[in-house]
Amino acid sequence: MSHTLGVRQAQKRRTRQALLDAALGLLAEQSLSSLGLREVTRAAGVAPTAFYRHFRSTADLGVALVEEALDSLHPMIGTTVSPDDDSDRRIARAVALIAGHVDAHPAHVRFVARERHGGVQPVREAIGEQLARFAGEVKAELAKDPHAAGWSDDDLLMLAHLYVDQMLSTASLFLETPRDAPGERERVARLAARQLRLISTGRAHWLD
Amino acid sequence: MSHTLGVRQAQKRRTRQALLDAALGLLAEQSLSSLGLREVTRAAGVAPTAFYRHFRSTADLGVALVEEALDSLHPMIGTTVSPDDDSDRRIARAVALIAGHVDAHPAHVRFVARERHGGVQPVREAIGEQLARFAGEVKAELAKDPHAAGWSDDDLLMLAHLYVDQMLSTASLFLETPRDAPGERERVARLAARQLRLISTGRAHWLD
DNA sequence: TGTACATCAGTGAACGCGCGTTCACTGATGTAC
DNA sequence: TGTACATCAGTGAACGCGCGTTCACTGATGTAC
Repeated sequence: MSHTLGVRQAQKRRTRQALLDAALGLLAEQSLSSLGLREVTRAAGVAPTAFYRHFRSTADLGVALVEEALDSLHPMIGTTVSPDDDSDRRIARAVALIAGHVDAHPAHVRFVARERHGGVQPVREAIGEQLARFAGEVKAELAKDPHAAGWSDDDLLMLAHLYVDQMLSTASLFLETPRDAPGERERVARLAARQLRLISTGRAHWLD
Repeated sequence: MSHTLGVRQAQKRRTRQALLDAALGLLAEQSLSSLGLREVTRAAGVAPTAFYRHFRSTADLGVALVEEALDSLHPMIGTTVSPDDDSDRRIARAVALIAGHVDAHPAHVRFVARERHGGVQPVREAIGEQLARFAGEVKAELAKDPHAAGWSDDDLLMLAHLYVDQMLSTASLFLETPRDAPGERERVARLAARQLRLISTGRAHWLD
C-alpha cells in the first residue's frame, strides 16, 4: 500500500482538516477578512503557533477552503444542465439538486457566496477562477444539447455564466430560508424553477 | 429659511459624512466585519470617541451606508426597465446606464455587492430589504409594459428579481474591469447585453 | 443688543484585552546501518 | 531486531501593538430674558 500515509503525515492532515473545519464554522457568523488566526486555532484545539505549520495566513487558509467548497459543488453541474426528455422535469430536478446540496454543505455554500465578492483578494480570485472553470464545463454540457445547433461559442459561454449565477443565487436563497419552514422553501423552489424556465424559454427562442 | 440647520447641526452632519466617506474608502480593501472604529476615525480625522456621537458601532454605520448606496442606485430603475420602441436599444441604454453608475459610484456598488452576503447580519438584512423594494418598483415598471398582459403578479415579481440580480451582477463585473481597458469593458458590455437579451426573449415567449 | 446659563460635538488620557508573530523547546515518528 | 541520529508537528512563553470603550473635560453654539 504505497499510498498509505505515515502516522506523522496522517496526523498532520487531520490537524489541517481540523483548522479548515473550525474556520468554516466560524465563517458562518463573519467574513474571512475578520477571521483571526488565534480564533481558528482555539476552535480547532491546537496552539496558535501550530497554524503556521499548515498555512501562511488566514487568507491562505481561505484559498484552501475555496478548493474544498467548489470541489463539493462540482458533481452538481452535469446533472443540473444535462438534457432530459421533458424540460420542466429537468428544471425541477435541478432545483431539488441545488436544495439538496445546500442542505448537505450549507457552510461551503455560504462561504462561496460570501467571499465571492469579499474583502480578501486572493480568495476572490480563486473563487472567480473556479466559477469560470464551472462555466466552461456547463458550456460543454450545453454544447451537447441539440438546442445548441447554430449557437456561437460566445453565446454558449454567456448562457453558461447565466446558469452558474442563477445556481448560486438560488443556493444562497435556500440558505437564507429556515430549514424548518417547508412553506417558504417551497416558495423559493417555485421561484427558482420559474426563473430557470424563463431562461430556458429565452434559450429556445434565441435564434428566432 | 426654516430648514436651514444651525452651525452646530451642520458641523455634526459634516463629521458624520466624513465618517461615512472614510469608511466607504476603507471598505474598498476589506469587509465591514473587519472594519475598525479607530481605523475609521483616523481616516476621517477625528478622535476615536467622536464616533459614538454618530453611530453605536461599525455595523450601525454599515446600515447607514446601505441607505446611502441604494439611494444612489435608485434613479436607475425607471430608465433601465422602461419600455422603448426598440428592445435592443433599450438594452444598450440599460447597460450603458449601469456602466455609468459604476463609474460614478464605484465604492457604493462594491459595498452593496460585498455586504449583500457579508458577515454582518443587520447590514445584510438592510440590503435585502432595499433590494426587495427595488424589485417591487421594477415590477411596477414591468406591469406598465404591454408585454405584461396575462402575467401573474408572482411571475412579474420573479422577472423583477431576475432583472435586479442581473443588474447587480453586471455592475459587479464592470467593477472588476479596469477603467483603462476599453476592450475588456466592451466585452463585458456585450456579454451583459446578450444576457439581458436572452431574458427579454424568454419574457416575450413566456406565455407561449 | 447684551448677559448668564445650558447644551453637546468633539477631545485626550487611561484601561484591560486579544491579536499576530518570534523563538527555543519537546518528544513522537522516521531513517540509516 | 536493535541502536543512534535526524526530522518536524505541535508547544508555551514572551513581545509589542492596536483595539473598543469609559470618563471627565472643553469650548463653541444655542437659548432665555
